[in-house]
Amino acid sequence: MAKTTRGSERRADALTRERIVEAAIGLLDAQGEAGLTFRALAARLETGHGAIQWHVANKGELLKAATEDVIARAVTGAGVVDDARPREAIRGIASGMFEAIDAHPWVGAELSREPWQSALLPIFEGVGGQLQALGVPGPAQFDCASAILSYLLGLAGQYAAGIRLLPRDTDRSAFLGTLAAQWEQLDPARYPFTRQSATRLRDGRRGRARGSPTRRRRTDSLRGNSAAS
Amino acid sequence: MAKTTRGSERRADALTRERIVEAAIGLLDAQGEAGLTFRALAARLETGHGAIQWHVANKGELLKAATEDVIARAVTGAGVVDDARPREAIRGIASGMFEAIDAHPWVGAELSREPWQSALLPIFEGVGGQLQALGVPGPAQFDCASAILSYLLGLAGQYAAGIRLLPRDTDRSAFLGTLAAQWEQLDPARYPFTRQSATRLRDGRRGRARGSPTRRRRTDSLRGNSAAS
DNA sequence: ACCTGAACACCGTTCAAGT
DNA sequence: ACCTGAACACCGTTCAAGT
Repeated sequence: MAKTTRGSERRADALTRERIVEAAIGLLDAQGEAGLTFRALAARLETGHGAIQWHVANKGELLKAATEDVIARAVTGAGVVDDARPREAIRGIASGMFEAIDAHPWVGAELSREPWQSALLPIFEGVGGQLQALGVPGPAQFDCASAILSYLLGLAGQYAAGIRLLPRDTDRSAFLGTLAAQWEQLDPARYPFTRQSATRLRDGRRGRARGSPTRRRRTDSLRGNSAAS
Repeated sequence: MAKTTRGSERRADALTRERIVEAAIGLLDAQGEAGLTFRALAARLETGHGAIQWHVANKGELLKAATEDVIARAVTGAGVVDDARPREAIRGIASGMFEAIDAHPWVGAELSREPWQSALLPIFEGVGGQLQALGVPGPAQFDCASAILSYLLGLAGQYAAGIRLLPRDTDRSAFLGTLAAQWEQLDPARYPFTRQSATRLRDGRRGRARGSPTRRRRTDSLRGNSAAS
């Protein structure tokens, strides 16, 4: 009753772009990328599937909008919190990204699909701003922010793939163990370094490497853990 | 006549997994990821589309095999060339990757789809081996190689997206110019750093940043160039 | 063992038609 | 301006049937 709708007032809850994106996120979370379908979306929103396309046009546009939405929520706030401790702030941005990917594994892949997608802007901005605070000289800030962004995107892709591929309750060390076993069976002539790394993969007992931004979580990255000692 | 085929000898050129993968690469190069279809593949190989699936099973498996093929060819050799100059060797591996992506833009995205995919092994191995030659202490080698791999994957994804998205003959500086113009119109309150970076994006006149592995090419990365001065 | 092609259960997108 | 649903031209995958 608050909102004075003028004109037709076809239905109580009008079909807006936001509602569509919201529903799309829900679908993606529940069923993965394959689950996002105009028809499924239409069923969920109780409309015809053509109606949705009036608001969104493409499936690509839908995916893009959903990604922007998730990333914006995850990163905003995280980067601004603390002016005095830029290192921690950058780490916070990264943590925000990885937590978002944990909750929405499909974003990890989507982030790398379009170059300089709007979804990347909040991350780039957040990192860059902290680099200024950190005292990185002007001309280097851009290159530096780009490099960090690339690194994060690469890590995000691998991380997301891991979550998406493994059953939800996979035991982390068991998985690493089987992977290590595979590495140990590689041809010693062609893959000496990788074979050698297998041991470290299985029971890397040092703490997380400095650069790794993930918090301890379900499957966090594929390396580094803090179990044992 | 050389090869003594025993048994049926159904056709002169038997349908092998290799021939299928080869044709798939051709299709992907010509038409992009959307162009890879079992039916199109069958037409190209002059078979029924069911026959192909006897050899390959999944579309995912096909994509994976094609990626492995391209990366193996691109990286092998590049990493081994030069024992005395590990830095250059690592750069060579990266160059190999980016040249491969230039020729086959779809691999950029595919690399990030599956974690620790076999396609990544040659890269990981090549980088790791050079880190040893570089004198990086044992325990740090693994973390170091992982970090470099992540960075390369992130960069590769962005790079590939750029190539895939832009028309083949896009003028690089024109593109950067329009992107810079977009950045300049961002909300100053929310995106101060990005707005500020727009200038640098437009006419970054310094040489390529140290970490950037791309050679000078058509569209190479989205940043850094060596034009002017 | 390898290949064929029909059949199935979907897709995204378009579009004339309604309100 | 917004919504509907039929129609179109595809997909990947399965599978009984052939050689």
